[in-house]
Amino acid sequence: MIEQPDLRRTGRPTLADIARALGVSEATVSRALRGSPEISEQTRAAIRRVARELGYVPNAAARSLARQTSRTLGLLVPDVTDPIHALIVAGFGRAADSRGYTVIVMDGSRDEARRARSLRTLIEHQAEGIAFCSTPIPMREAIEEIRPAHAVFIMHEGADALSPSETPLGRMRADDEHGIRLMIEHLLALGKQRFSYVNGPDIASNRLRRNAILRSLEALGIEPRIREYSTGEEQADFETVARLVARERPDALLCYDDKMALNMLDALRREEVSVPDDLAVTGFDGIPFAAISNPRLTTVIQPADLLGETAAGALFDAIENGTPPPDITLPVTLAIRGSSRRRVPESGAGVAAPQAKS
Amino acid sequence: MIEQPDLRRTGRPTLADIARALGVSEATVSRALRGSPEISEQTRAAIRRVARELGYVPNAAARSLARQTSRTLGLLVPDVTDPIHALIVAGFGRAADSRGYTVIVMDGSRDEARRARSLRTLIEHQAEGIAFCSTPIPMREAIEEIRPAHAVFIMHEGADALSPSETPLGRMRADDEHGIRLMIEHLLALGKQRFSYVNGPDIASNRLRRNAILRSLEALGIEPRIREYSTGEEQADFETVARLVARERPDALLCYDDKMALNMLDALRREEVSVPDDLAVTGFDGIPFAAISNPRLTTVIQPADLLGETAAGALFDAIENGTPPPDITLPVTLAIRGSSRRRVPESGAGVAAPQAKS
DNA sequence: CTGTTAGCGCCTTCAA
DNA sequence: TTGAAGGCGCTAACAG
Repeated sequence: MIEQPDLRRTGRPTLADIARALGVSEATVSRALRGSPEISEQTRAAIRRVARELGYVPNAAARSLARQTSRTLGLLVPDVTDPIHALIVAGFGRAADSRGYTVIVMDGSRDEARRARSLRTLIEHQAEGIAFCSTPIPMREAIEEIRPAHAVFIMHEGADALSPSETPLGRMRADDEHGIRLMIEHLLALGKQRFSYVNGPDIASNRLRRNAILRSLEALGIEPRIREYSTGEEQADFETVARLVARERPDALLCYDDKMALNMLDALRREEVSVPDDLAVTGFDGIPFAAISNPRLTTVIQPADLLGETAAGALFDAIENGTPPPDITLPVTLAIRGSSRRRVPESGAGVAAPQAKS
Repeated sequence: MIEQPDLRRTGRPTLADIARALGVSEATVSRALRGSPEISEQTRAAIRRVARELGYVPNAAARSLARQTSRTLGLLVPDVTDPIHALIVAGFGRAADSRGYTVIVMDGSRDEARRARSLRTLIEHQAEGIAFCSTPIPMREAIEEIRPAHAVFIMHEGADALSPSETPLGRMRADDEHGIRLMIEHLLALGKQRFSYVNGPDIASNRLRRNAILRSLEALGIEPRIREYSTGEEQADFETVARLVARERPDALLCYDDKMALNMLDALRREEVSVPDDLAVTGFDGIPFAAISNPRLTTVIQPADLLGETAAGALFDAIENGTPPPDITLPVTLAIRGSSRRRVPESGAGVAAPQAKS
């Protein structure tokens, strides 16, 4: 009768079941299963065997309670559906996995209410570290609330709202400024003169990139004048901008990110603005699809998965060694591709399919 | 001295802190905070106030232990970086959020070892429901192991390995067969005759789609003969296939999914195979980028986010009402776009709107 | 090397 | 309406 675990409510065997089956104490089982050195090989083996037979799996909640530590990380992302965020999630997850941490990914953090709920959930789950990926800065109070969990920001959102001194919150970001500068230089080398920018959502990254364009032009002695366009995520918006572009004829169109640039490429096709002949179009991010579009998209590649990994790493350091999460800026790469080349040899006859080589 | 919570190790106030501050019992606080009706308005208000002041947040681990229920769902995906999986994650997460469940997303389930670890993690966290998204079937034993958690499969992987009778595991999938059939009919209407298929990874979805092509041809009285190509995720592979295609000249190239199709489009460009004039290329999935490629990609749109939502819904039902997760097949839509048109200039096509132009 | 004893924070009878 | 007591599954001293 005392042989088989009684499978209470959850139906899962516990330490007590194993202990009972072997006539040892729970503590011994606990130690053996965790590989504590102070257990004889014999008992350890026996315990392991029974544990396997019973299909024992430790209960994370109980462990977390007893150990006062959850080995859990939280990650807030505005939208997993965005390739750049997905890459960050992947990198973050890989790093966490390799260190034995569980990560709870909370999507939809762009929405105020949902973000607040997400944050609370993470706190309830005793997340030891939280990464805010391109998420609008939680008000100062929120930052207080998450203590003693450690926090880092991935990408630029939130970076401008806190003076670095007061709260040592890490920031992992790509060197957007430098990327933009490389881009501008490239476009100038191509002889471009009339720059325009398609704004993304009104968040820090967008402001940063936009301002970087102005500053780069200025630094290079060009009068920093750019035409700006705005757009939401609607297809109609891209069409509107495309029409404006067709009329105003800038010769370089920098877009907030690759997704927008790809959409613009599509919209411009219908306005019969030929890229790159009439107009150079560039993106930002380096998402995989940008490398196979037609024409392929010139862009600034940010090491998104590395950002994720780095953020997780910074959190580990903070959790395990008390090292305050640092500010880290990762390098970017300019990928020059078909969308910003000088006129490229055409091979198709009249059909609307610009051929991009390489 | 007994006024402020003593902030033990975790630094978070507990029920006991609130109770002490007010001179009531923990039980009362617990009830009040959970809105139990048997608490006077006065005490409830006082308790709520103090809780807020102290920044109290319930401890999920403790609650889960005491309540013997975690309100947690697990989701395994092979690769969040794949747009179709990201959509599923998003839909699943949204549904869970709206019902107050926390979801733990485990990425990288294509990797055997990582998948095993992920599954274990989910069990440790007492996930009450687990969704396997396009994840190679965990051996029968694994299925036993996850009990009493409920499980569903999203997409086709795993669907063929279990006889429906023995384990009532739900399956949420799109009607791939019908999608393929619509696609074949479309291509035949275009006068295509030499069909070819680019295989995806060796998983159920791929086999299913491939076989569906054969069956559709057969059903339509065509000799079910297709040329098959294989490819990994490497760019070199796409180039190889493109070269073969350029030599063998099929007139319709169906690809396992949109990602592959988009890559093929890119590779074919360099082989100077003109799409759709020389060759129709089609995808499967209906990822957003397929709608803005050049040419735009004809594809079968599956309701990915809905699949995610539905899977979550089925799990709720199983958890809360004991309803065994059903098998659900969601309808798909054929989106006819530029990559499979007869030579026609690109017209303004809506994103997901199947064009009925002849 | 192994057992005993206390909790971790919350919930849930059962009394009062 | 509120309190007291015990327990969820595991870990962490402290004994032996």
